[in-house]
Amino acid sequence: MKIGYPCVNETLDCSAARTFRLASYSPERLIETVASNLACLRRILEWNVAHGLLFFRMGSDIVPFGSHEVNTFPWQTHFKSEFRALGEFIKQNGMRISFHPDQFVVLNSPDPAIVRRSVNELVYQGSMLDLMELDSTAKLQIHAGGAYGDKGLALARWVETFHQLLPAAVKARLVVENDDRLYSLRECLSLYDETGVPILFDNFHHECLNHGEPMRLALRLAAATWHPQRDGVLMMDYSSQAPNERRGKHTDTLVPALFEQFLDDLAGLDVDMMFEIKDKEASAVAAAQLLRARGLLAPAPAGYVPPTFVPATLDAAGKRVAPNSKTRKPAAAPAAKASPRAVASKQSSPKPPQ
DNA sequence: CGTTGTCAAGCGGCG
DNA sequence: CGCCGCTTGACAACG
Repeated sequence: MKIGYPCVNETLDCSAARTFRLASYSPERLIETVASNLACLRRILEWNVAHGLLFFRMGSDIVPFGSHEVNTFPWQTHFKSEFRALGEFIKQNGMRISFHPDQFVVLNSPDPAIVRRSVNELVYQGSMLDLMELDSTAKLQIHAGGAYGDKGLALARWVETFHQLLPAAVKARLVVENDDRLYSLRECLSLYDETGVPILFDNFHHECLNHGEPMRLALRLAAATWHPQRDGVLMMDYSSQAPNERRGKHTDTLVPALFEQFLDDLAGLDVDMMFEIKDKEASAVAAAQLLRARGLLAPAPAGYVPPTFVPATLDAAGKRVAPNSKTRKPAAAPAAKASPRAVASKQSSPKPPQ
């Protein structure tokens, strides 16, 4: 099992998602920004390896306007060696990588222009994996899309688009995730039947939308759609309901009791698990320790010291402050302003209640 | 130098 | 019918 977190590392003081306004586009600006994003990405991956987190979702904005017409700069060749070096690091350390193109990627839209832009975005994100020379176990994760008043028709359009418009390089990497409102595991399975696309399983979405399949069974149905050689082991997103919040909202931090309960349903199935939890790497690290205690995860890397860092701080109003709020000059770092209060709920109840 | 409105792109659902 | 959430962060204009 490999575990990880999506896109953003809140501990490091860099961002791999720097961007700029479309109106400010220039080749120079693009080069400068991509170079900065790739450098940060390298630091994040190194941090992850040092903490035993070998699954990572890269953000969609590594190359700003990566699939926009304005961007005619040949970034693929310009940054070829940088991408390849990242890929080398990833392979040397046995990491698993994914992308999750955002909500604008809708393969089943009735609007051909939307579908065309969606395909272009998938080509852009897939080409980064190609440039890193990663095999087809590195994935592009999307949802089935909209319903448009007729889910049956919408699913048929998805299948049609898959067969007719996706390049082979994208097809080999594409996986579809069950969502929490429209397309359940069952409907994703129908897409698998028609296209062979593996299902990226989201446990929380399945709790929100299902047809009575117990979690343990659902996991196995999804896992069976992953061809071991071509696709690798099942990728999944893990989260749980935020207490006292809108149904479907992710929790702010890992809830150990619920996670342990989930592990019972996992019952030894090998998966790579992405923690879609607001405090990012903090929960992934917490989960890693819990999993190691159960013998489900490889021992921590040599020299690894369990974290004492605070995942985030709260300002006077109780609002979270990310430590990586990017300022152009770290000049005169405001000496850790007044006892940054820890996220209290994070530290309490270290032992998993039964 | 800190604050805040706004940013390429799409959906459905809620108030 | 407008706004929000989605993985929710960063730019850039303004004071």
